Amino acid sequence: MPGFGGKQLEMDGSIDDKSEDSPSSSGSSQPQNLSTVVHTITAVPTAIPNQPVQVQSVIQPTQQSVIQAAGQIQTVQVEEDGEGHLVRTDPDIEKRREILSRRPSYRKILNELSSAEAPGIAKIEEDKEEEAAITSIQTTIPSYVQTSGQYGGYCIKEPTEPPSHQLPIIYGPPVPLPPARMQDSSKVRGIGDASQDSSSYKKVTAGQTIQIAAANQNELTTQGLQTITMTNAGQGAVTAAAMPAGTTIVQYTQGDGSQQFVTVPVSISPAGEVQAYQIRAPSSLPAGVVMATPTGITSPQQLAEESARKRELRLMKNREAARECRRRKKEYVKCLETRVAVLEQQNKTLIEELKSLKELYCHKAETE
DNA sequence: ATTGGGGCCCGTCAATCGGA
DNA sequence: TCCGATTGACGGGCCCCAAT
Repeated sequence: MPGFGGKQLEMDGSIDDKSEDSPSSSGSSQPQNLSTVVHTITAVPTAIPNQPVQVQSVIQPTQQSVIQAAGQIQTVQVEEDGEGHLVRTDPDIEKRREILSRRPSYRKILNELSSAEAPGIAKIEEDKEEEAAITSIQTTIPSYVQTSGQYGGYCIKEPTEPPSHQLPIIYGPPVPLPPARMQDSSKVRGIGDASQDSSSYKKVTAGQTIQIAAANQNELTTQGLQTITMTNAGQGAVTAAAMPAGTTIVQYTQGDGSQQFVTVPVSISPAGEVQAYQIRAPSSLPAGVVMATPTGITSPQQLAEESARKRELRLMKNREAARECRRRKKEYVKCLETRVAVLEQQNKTLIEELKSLKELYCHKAETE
């Protein structure tokens, strides 16, 4: 894959850029032209006060070695290639190179870095939203289906506790929100009653996020519902062709992590209000709520609807994936910036140490 | 007040890779 | 081989700011 394939190798405090920037040249994680000379570099904490790091080595230590050197002796094994370059051959580095040469991923890169090298750097949280959703369910109606162009919200929490066996639905009256950027789908919350009566419809406004909270965690796990993402393409001008009018896809994550999709009949008023929708546990899907993979499709119209539905699902998932990817990329860049700052500070420290050692040496030579 | 540029974010497409 | 995940590239919209 183009892009970050070779870049992340620079993050381990490279010893020999040549060997790391061109992993393909050697064809393996180990340089081919290494001599048999093996150096052992020992990082020794010195007694100089107010020096955060003192590393007695010709090799620029990695961030991990810095941290370890502050408290203990660290041994780093290096080898010398044919041109006099020192090449570190830690098993960890070998492993990392192998991993990174297989597939670059911001998540993998950062997690590798944060676990192995920089305990201070936060890991990319995997599926944070999913974990956070254990006690809540969010449904999102994309803002592009809004026809009024206004931002609204649902911020009123109803104090009534839903019956434990029912899936609560949260709702409330729209409230004005500050102007948001174009893509922001004003996420709001509310709470309400969850009725299994199919005649009981809740009114929400398209372009909003409504959160469905469980009375307790067990309720959700027993029902197998953790997250719900609601995408409406019914009457949105952008995606009117993508799905038949009045259909909304509801994505939810089950307790075992698998994702399921259902379609829910929805109608949207010209003002952008969802006139009716139902959300139920998958085990009790009523008439009118159809699983996303229907069987027995015969007519061309059904085929078109099915393909449109699949396309909508694909786009929705890719939208989420792109969002996550950008988030990881930002974390990655932040990590790089942190690394740069650390290395700059380290470089400064080493320069200072070199200067003081030179002065000490000159002074000693003069006195002799 | 208008305008143009830069930055940021998003959605979408396409390519690639790894696992089943 | 197929499918899902990942990510670069592209285009578009919005916001901010400086210049006019």
